[in-house]
Amino acid sequence: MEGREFKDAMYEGLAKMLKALSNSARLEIIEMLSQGEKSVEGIVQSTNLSVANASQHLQVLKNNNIIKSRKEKQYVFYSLVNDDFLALYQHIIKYAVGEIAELEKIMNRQREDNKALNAVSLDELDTMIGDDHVLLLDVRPKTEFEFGHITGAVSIPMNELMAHLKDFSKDKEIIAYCRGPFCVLADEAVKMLSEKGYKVRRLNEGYPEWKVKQLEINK
Amino acid sequence: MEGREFKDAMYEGLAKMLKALSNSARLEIIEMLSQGEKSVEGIVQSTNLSVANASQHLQVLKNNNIIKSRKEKQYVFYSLVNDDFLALYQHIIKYAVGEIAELEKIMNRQREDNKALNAVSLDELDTMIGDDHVLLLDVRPKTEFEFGHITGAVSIPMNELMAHLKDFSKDKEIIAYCRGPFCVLADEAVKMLSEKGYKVRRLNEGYPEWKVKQLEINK
DNA sequence: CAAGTATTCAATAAATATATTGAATACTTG
DNA sequence: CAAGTATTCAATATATTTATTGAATACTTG
Repeated sequence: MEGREFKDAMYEGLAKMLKALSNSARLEIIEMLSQGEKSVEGIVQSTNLSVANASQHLQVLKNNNIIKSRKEKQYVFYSLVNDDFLALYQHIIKYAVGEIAELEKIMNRQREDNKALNAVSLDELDTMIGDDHVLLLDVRPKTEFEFGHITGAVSIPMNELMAHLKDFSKDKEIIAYCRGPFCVLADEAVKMLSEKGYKVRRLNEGYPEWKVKQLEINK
Repeated sequence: MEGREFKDAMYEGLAKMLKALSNSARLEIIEMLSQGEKSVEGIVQSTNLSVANASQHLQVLKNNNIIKSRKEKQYVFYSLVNDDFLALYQHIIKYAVGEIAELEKIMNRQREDNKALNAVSLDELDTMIGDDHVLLLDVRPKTEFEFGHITGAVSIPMNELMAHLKDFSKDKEIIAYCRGPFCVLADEAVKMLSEKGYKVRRLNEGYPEWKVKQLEINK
């Protein structure tokens, strides 16, 4: 193989993988799958996609070694191919949110709207863990919590939150988290709880970011 | 802004940046620019692109905060926007080469063809630096060497290599490097020098990878 | 095995990305 | 300021990507 041929082949292969990532529907699917495996139906429920369209996007991701599938009964369950991809994906998001002014602006506007500007970072959270006055609240669906959660967190899915208000003490500082920086469940929880007079902030990141950080530490 | 609107805006923005990266011509431009700033003409010379086409691709990269430009006389010089992008780019390549079977195969075939399989890694290089019997050889064009190079390296651009053969001792172990894993200059140098009876291997990575590693260390 | 459900496939139209061509612009230098 | 050079712009044809639709397949369960 000549030099140019080789280069072209490598860049085309690389571009092909990046093309698979460069679509908003597929990025949302990736976020879903970083919370654990999901069936096609599961993905359709929390996106605006039709079943056929979701299936097509899943094929694209699968053909590019980003996700893998497993069949059980009638269902096909998809999941991220490995944690290395998760780390790469978070690196991309971190760069984009930090360097692309457009994205930074959208993010800040959202946070302002939700008074979520004084969010807690993962590093800050480290210093708070173990403190009796802090309650770490996971507001994702139960199945996602069961697949994995931040050590010490308590699971109260968003749709059950109202019913569990009585369980919280107004003395405690509540830190709510969900799927990641683009997930709005934690914002909703903060809004609801602060209206009721609780001390509450959101975590800037979500479960997958915490997980990748743990993997880094234990490497 | 509603939750779905926010999510869509973020994923679309992210997808837009990734679209800018998902084209082989633009990836090659990025590799060129990780060796230092280049004019449009400079880029055209080492790619298969027409001037107008290269210019268009450069606009796309610029509009997505991946590269920046500076004007001097008639020339416009482009360069990567910052080292954070360089680190992200290398992370993408590392994932792709390690996880995408197709790319791994192409890479291995190239290395076999060039008997470059026993390449030296950056980590190995660390243990060799300072050894009097090792000669670290930078075969990139002089201007790229001058912009930055691995500490202790000697610059002999590929096209001058033949004329400098007499400078090398056959007792020394020569390590040749160039722009990065997809660059074939080092492969050519290894081929040429080993045919003449020198002990020579290539560095698996190139100057930008060394640079990012240094930045990591000094962080 | 019939009925129901989950997923994929195939065909299509619309939207977007790409390379090419031939100007137009901007700048330098004699 | 005229001639030359580097870069960008605008228009176009082609290729690729995308969402939609309706059907086909695969599997489960009664």
